[in-house]
Amino acid sequence: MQTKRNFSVKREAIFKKIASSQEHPTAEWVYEQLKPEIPDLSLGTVYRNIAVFKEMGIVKSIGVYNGQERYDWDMSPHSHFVCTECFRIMDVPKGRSFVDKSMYEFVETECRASITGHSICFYGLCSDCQKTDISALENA
Amino acid sequence: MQTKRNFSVKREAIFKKIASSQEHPTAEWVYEQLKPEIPDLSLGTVYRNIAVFKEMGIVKSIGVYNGQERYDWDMSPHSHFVCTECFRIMDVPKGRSFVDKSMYEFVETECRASITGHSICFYGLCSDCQKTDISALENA
DNA sequence: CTCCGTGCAAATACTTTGCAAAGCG
DNA sequence: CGCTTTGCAAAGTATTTGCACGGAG
Repeated sequence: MQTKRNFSVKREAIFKKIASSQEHPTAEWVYEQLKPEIPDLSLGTVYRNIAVFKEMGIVKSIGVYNGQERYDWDMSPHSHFVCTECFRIMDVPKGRSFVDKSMYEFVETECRASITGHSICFYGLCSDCQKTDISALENA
Repeated sequence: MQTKRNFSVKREAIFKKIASSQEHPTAEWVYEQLKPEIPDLSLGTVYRNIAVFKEMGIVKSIGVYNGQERYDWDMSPHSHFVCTECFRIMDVPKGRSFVDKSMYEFVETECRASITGHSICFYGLCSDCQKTDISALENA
């Protein structure tokens, strides 16, 4: 017998995997992580459940990088750093705000639009890929 | 007889179409715009030439929205507004900077990364889609 | 002749979807 | 039983690529 459950076993596992990672994962990463412990999981289910989470507002897309959509469970406003080499994505620590209310007003006026959100993304090389680049130079 | 040309006729047409539009176009939009005047143009050629432009640094990707990659010929730093309904993309007028050198330093320190660029994107409803939404309400 | 650019079609890569079966209360 | 969730495979969509041809120098 099992207690009342809002999520099916698989749905819960998918959400927990996303919510416990710092990966800003792709659907496929989630699938590969869970496959060993849930052998009959299918990739379509991962996609379908992520769609459910987006609908519910507990997961959001943070964009498509290197051809794959990346998701985030942290719904609070924050920026991201994306490594252009390995496509690792990290949160930029909060505590420094780049955009405030007056900037929304500026954009709303200039673009004649109603603004509901924004995203800020920094690009560059992560620490690992910087090292790789240096090694490559040294070996050249 | 034709004068010295850096670009083939088609490459030039593709670039001009991108560079003269405010669309932040997709490859397919470029293709459809040019097809009438260049009937033997193929979509693969548009993709291939856009890849060349990116390589040359005269066109850049501004991300994937609604499943299609959007390009921009304006290489100067500026932000974008994306309508979440119709996926129209507009430049946010320059003259208001959101991110400065100290912010790059902040991110570089916090993420232990070297930052080469950033993008800022505002989301919401464009003026057209706001109207549509209002009509929909009125007719409900 | 050689090289670059190209059309065309096939191949890829990611994501979505239809359907029948299984799960749960 | 009735509604939800799922596996599986097929379909869908955007993009990339292999190949042979064609034009310019």
